[in-house]
Amino acid sequence: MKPTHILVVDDEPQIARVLRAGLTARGYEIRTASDGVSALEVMQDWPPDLVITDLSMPQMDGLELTRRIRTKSPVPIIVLSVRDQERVKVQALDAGADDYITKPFGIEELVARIRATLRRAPSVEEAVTVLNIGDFHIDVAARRLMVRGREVHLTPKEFDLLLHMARHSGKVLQHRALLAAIWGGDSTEQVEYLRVFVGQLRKKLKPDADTDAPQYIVTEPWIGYRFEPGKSTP
Amino acid sequence: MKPTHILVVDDEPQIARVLRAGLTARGYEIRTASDGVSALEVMQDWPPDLVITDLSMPQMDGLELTRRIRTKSPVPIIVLSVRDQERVKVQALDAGADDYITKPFGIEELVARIRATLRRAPSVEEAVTVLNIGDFHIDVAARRLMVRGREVHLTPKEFDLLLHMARHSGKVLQHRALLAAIWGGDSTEQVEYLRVFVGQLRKKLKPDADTDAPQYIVTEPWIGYRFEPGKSTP
DNA sequence: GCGAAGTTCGACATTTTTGACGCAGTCGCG
DNA sequence: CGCGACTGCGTCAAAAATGTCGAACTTCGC
Repeated sequence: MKPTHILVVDDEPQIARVLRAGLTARGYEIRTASDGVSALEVMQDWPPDLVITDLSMPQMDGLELTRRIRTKSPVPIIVLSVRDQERVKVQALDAGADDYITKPFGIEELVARIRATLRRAPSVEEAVTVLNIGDFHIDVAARRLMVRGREVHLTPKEFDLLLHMARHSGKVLQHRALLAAIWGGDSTEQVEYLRVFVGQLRKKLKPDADTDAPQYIVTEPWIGYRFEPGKSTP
Repeated sequence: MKPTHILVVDDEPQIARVLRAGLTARGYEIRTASDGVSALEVMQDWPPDLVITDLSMPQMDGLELTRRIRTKSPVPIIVLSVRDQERVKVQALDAGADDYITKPFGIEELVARIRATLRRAPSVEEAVTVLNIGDFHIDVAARRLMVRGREVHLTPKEFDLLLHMARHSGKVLQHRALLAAIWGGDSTEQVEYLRVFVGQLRKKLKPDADTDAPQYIVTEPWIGYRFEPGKSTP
């Protein structure tokens, strides 16, 4: 079984060394980066299963790094920091981090939290680059969409929304869940955003002849929306 | 929009009260239990989307509770404790907990961690996806119902009611219990709601030819209702 | 200035709640 | 024994509450 790949991002070489030693000893494969910018570069060639990042760094700090990663990948992120203020923790977690650990910490605790986090993670399923369901052909990497052989241009938010729904097609996705997934941790109350974007998607996805063809996006009043991609997976 | 259900398990009434207040104010629906044993009981009738438990409790402590829950459900668990020893944290996380927070903590941090945890969780809804009993085929995730091969559209409340009855089929469900489960803790007196919704369900579930076929939903006068899904589970 | 994201608004639909009514069974009383 | 009052149940329909749609308007970043 391929070892779990962990990217450690920290500007203090000593910490990085300690982590590398402790984690390598436990069977993980480690790479390190000393700031956010180089971390993103490393991720290009070496997509990790988990990212551990310090909060304060030159170039691009952990918070910004977390946000950047989240725009394109659901890889689990654990944030380390000496700062113990609640505000900072909330910021990091809402930016998309999965856990926040205050220094100093024991390596055993870190490893236990790594295990707990990976247990939840969808693991390598993110490697899926193209989704083919029903009338839809979604190229995740290129962020392009073809419906019934025709290319449809979507704005970023529209694409995220459609992708998320496609990944859970058939299921009813509750308002809160969708909002949390696309717009992030807080703002789970703006159901209006959903209405607007669902409306725009419907308009863009609809066949040219707008007969009373069934919608791809079905609304479940009071609950949320359900995505039905058409023929092949009813 | 159905709120997220959180079960708080703590033997100190004061903590439980504070959590209930803080979380309710943020739109979560809360139930509390004072020890592991009663927590498991509550989960029977009211499956939560997240469990928050204290570590030290009479009857069954948080560690044991975590293990028991994990034997039958993937629901996210957050452990609270005054104990800050690494060994304890590792134990709890490895028992299946998703996060471990040391008291004292700020409510904002707790809420941020709740959000982060829920973001990862597959949500209880999706866990048990299809229920197949008698003439009924209930897709919980998609919130769709087929009776004798025919799709029947139900409104949210109707669906919740039917689902709850189906999950306890055969048993007599008391008025209060049903009302509490579908309409929430208070309003356990509006037996009229039940009459109306049971009536609507009966109408929608009835075979086209309304012969004197036996009802799926049987009235137990003075007590409540009983669900009999048909052939396979008499 | 432009395009996209975020926000607001009014018309419209559906669901939920509430109230009224009839039916059937039970009980007490003449 | 028969009859009316009472109670719980089922049905119906109007009222109230809430959600949805679609479009237009504002804000933001480049």
